Amino acid sequence: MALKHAVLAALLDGEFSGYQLAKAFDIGVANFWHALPQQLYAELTRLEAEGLVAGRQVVQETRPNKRLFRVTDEGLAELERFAAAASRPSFIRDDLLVKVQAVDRIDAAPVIGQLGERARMAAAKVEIFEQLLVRLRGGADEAEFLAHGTRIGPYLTCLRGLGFERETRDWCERIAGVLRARADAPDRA
Amino acid sequence: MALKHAVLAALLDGEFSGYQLAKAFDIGVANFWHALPQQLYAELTRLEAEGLVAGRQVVQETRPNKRLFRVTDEGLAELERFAAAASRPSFIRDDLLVKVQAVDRIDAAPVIGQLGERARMAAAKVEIFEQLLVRLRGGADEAEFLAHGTRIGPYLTCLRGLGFERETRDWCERIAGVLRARADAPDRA
DNA sequence: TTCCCATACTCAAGAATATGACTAATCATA
DNA sequence: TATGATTAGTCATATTCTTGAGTATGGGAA
Repeated sequence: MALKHAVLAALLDGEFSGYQLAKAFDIGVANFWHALPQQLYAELTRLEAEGLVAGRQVVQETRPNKRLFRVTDEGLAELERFAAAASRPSFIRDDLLVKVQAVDRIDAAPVIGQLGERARMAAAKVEIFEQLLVRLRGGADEAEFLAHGTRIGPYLTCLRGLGFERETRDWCERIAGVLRARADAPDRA
Repeated sequence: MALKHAVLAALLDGEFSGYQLAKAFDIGVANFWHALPQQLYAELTRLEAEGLVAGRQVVQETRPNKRLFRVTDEGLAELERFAAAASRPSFIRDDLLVKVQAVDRIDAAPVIGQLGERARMAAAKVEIFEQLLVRLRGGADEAEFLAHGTRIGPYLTCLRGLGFERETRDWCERIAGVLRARADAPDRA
């Protein structure tokens, strides 16, 4: 039940509609969690029923009406409890790694292709995150911002996302290179 | 349906029982996927019914009997198909990141504690992976092994696991430091 | 002026994953 | 000589996540 808390955490920075949250959780700008729109709408409904978030209708003329949600005091208390409890460890679960694990026994060509593609996706995220970090610290020096900024949570998780994507990019490029070299100069075992 | 292929990939390196796989997938030594014992036993049963793995009973006197599984030719063909198809992108999903995201609005102390704990766990995994890499390349030079080794898949995924855990360790230590410093020298905003 | 895209959301069903409880034997430890 | 850990699994249930389809409106491009 951690999507619940991810939504609460995402709503700490203001009022958002399900649609807005959905975009953030889908693209992975909210790089601390991932979820589909359907999950988010359902979760928001549950959270509102529990009184952990409060929604208000915003009538729009040019667009469909929307509901904006904010965290209630009870919601914040629930987050507090969640943070104090033990975290379940996080695990890697990645199709591409499964393919690399098997790469000696299957055709390497499509795996090499997918490694390149993944590397490009990771590189794109690296750029996005780097720009986001600059925006979040508002031009200030990083050390200064981390020491005295008033809202550093999103910055810290973005740092994690940045490190993760850099690692992904570098690993994919390196492994693709290794596999290409083996394909070019085959087995003189 | 990727647990299926993770199991197939794990069985490429020999015959294993459900119990052995369960340990590997639980601890995360099989660092390319994670699954619980119940999932694995169920998956092995399904895979055997589909003819993708073959099991044989091994009678033991001092221990309960066990069933060892190996990948069939059809299983290998299935892996081949899987590798050629597109991978679904992998996403971060981590309780601890949710807590860090919220850290400005809740008590930071338990989060700092959990960051330290997670850093220690990651450091332990780094050591395990480093030793595993040495064992996998059998004393050979890494570049030489990657160029001419006969089974590099597990080595490559282990490299990814190592990079991931190093990143995790460093990030956790850095963030814990940042949060401790803010707790010691509080807000003169 | 038709078609696609963005906004904003809902419903249903299915697949995958997690939780908890159980059996049953041997082995080491206190 | 209890106690707990390790080996080797099974069963049932609950939660979570994914897939697919659908509703409705307005704006911009072809």
